[in-house]
Amino acid sequence: MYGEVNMKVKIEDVAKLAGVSKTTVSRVLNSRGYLSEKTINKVHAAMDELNYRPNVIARQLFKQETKLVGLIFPTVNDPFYSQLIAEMEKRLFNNGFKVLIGDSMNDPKKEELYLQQLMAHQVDGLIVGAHNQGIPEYENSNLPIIAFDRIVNPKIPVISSDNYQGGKLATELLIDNGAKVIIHTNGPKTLESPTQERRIAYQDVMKEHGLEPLTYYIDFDDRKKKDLLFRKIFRDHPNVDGMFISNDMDASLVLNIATELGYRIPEDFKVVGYDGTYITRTLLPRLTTIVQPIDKMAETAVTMLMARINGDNSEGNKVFPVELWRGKSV
Amino acid sequence: MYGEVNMKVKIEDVAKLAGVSKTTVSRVLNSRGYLSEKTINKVHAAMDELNYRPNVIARQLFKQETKLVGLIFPTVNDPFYSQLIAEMEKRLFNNGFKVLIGDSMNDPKKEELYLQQLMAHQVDGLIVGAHNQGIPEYENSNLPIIAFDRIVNPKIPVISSDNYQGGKLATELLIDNGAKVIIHTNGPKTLESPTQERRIAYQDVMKEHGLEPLTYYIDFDDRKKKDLLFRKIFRDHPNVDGMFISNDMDASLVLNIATELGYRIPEDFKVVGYDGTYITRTLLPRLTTIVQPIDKMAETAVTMLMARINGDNSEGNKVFPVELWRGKSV
DNA sequence: AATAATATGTCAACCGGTTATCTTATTTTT
DNA sequence: AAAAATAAGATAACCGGTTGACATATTATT
Repeated sequence: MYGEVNMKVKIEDVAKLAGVSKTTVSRVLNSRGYLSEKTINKVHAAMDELNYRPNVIARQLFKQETKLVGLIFPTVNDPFYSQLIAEMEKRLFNNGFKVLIGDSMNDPKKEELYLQQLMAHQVDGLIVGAHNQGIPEYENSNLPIIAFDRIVNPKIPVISSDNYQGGKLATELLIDNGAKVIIHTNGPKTLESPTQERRIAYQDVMKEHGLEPLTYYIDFDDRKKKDLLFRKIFRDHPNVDGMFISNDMDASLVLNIATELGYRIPEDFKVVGYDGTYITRTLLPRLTTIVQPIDKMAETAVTMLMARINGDNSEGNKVFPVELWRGKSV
Repeated sequence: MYGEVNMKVKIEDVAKLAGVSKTTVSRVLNSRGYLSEKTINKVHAAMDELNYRPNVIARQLFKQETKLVGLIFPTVNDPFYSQLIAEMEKRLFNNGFKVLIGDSMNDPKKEELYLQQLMAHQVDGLIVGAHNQGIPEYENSNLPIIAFDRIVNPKIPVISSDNYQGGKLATELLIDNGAKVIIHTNGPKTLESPTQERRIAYQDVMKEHGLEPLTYYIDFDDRKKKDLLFRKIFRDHPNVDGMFISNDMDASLVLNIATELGYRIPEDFKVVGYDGTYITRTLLPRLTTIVQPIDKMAETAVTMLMARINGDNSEGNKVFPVELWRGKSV
C-alpha cells in the first residue's frame, strides 16, 4: 500500500509515477490552470499510492508566507493567559494558521530573543501580551502585530478590557460594603500598560470617598516572594479590611493567607480580584472579581490580525467592557 | 542606520555590501571553514548595517530540519496541560526548539488534522497527550514521538504517573478516613490509557475492603453537562460519602456542588482529586489530591524526544511516582 | 628554491515546491 | 477554411539559504 516508510516522497516522484510534469502535479495540488479530469485522477492516484505529503517548507519559501502566527506571552501556565491562548489558537486554526508559542517569563531578554526567532521563522503575524518595553524589533518591523494590555508602539493596536471601569467597580464595591482601609496591588508601575488604569481608578475612587489609597507594585513572579509580601502587608496594616488585587491568582493567595491569619471573609476582610477566567471561576467561585471578556478579546485579536495580514490596518485600539462576578469574598 | 524598513534583506545583499560572496557570509553565519578576522568583521558590519536576519525557512529546506516540535494536547486551557506545556516549552526552547501547539479538543478528527498539518510543517518531533485512538498517522511515520498517558503504538514511548499507585493511595485514604460509599470518575473506558489504572486500583482496593466499586466514565468536556451529571450522582446515591475524581477541575466542581447541597466537607463527604497542579494547589489548596510530578515528567518527555531526534531510541516507557497532597477535603 | 601545508575565498548545484512563459492540441467563431 | 479562443502540458527560473568541489594566496618545511 504505502511503500515502506514515507521516505520523503517528493512532487517529482508523483509526477513520474503519474506520467506528467511537476507543474501538472502542482496544479492539481493547487487547482490552478486547465486540467482534464483524467489528469487529475492520474495524479491523485499517484499521490495516494506514494502516500505523498507536500513539504510545506518549500511552499513557504516560495510563497513568502508561512501561515504561522507567533504568540508571545509571559507564560501559558496561568488561568488568564491559558484561556486567552486557547481561544486565539482555536480561531487561528480555523483561519488556516498554526501557532508558535513563546513564554517570555517576563524576561525582556527572553522576549527579545523570541521575537527575533519568531521573525526569523517568518511568522505572518504576532500577538503579544508580554509586558516588557523598549524592544527595538517592535519599532522597525512591518510585521503585523496585535498587543494585549500594553502600549508597545503607537502603530501597534492594543486590545484591553476597560481597566478604569474595572478598577472603579472593584473599589466602589469594597467601599459600598463598608471597607475603609483598602490596599491595591498592581504590576510594576514603570510598565506603561493600560493595566495601570486600574490603579488610577482605584486612587480616584478612594480620594473621592476621602480614603487613603495605597498601592503595592508587584514586579516579580515568584510565589514564595509574593507570599512573604502579602504577609508583610497584613503585618504592616493590621487594620486592612479590603484589597483590590490585579489578578485572580494573587487574589487567591491573599484569600488563603487572610483565612490562615484568622480573618473572616467577607466580614473582617474583603477581596476583589481581576480576570474572572474559566479556571478561577471553576476552582474559586467564591472570589469576587472583575471579569474580562476573554473570549471576545481573543476573537477580536485574531480578527484584527487577519485584517492586518491582509493589508487592512484600519482598525485601531479596542477596549472591552468588564463585568462584576459576585462571589462571596466581598 | 537601518534602511527604511528591513525589506527582506538577503544574504546576497550582505555579501555585496561586504564585498564577498554568499558562501563567505554563510560561513560567517555558521562559523564554518577558514575565515580571517578581517572578513568576519566586514561581514558583521554589513549585517548590522542592513539589519540582516537570516531566513530560517530557506535553511530549513536545505537542512531538512526545522527545529520545531509539535505539541498536541486536548487544550491549553487546563491547569494540568498548561503547566505541562509551559514546562516542556521552556525546556524545548533551551534546546533550541520552538513549539507549535495544537489543541485537539478531544476531537479525533481535529487531532488527525493537526497531526497531518504539523507533519507537513516538517516538525522534527511530536509530543502528544491527546486522548484519541486509531489515528493511522501514528502508525506509519518515522517521526520521533513521545506520548503522555496513553498507548498510541508499541513503538511510541509513554510517559505517565504511577496511576495504579495513585488510585490506590486515593482510595485507601478515603477508606481509612471512614468513607464507605465511594464513587470514582474517570475518562472514557474505551480509551486504552494508563489512566485506567487508577480505576483498576480503585476497584481492587474497594473489593479488598469489601466495598462496592462504582465508576462513572466521563467522555465529554462540557462543564454544564458535567455539573448535571454530578448532581445526578448525588441524587442517585444520597448516601455517598466519598469520591475519587480523576482530575482536579472535576473534583473542584464536585466540591462546590457538595457544599451547595449542604454536605459538610470533610465530615459528611470526602473528595480526592488527581493532578495537583500549580494552579489548583494555589487556588484550591484545601483539595486533597494525588500530585503528579509534572515538571519531572515534562523534563523527561523533552529529554527523550531530544534523544529520539538524535537517533537514540533506547529509552522506553517511564512511570513516575505520585505523592499525596493533604488538603482538607478528606 | 621547490614542495607541502594551511588559509581564504568563489562557483554552482541543491533543498522541494510554484508559476510565468511558451508550445502544442483541440474546439469555437467568423 | 482561416483565425481566434480555449485546453493541456512542459521548461526553466525562482524563493534564500548551504555546502562540496575547486582556485588562489600565504606560510611552513625540507
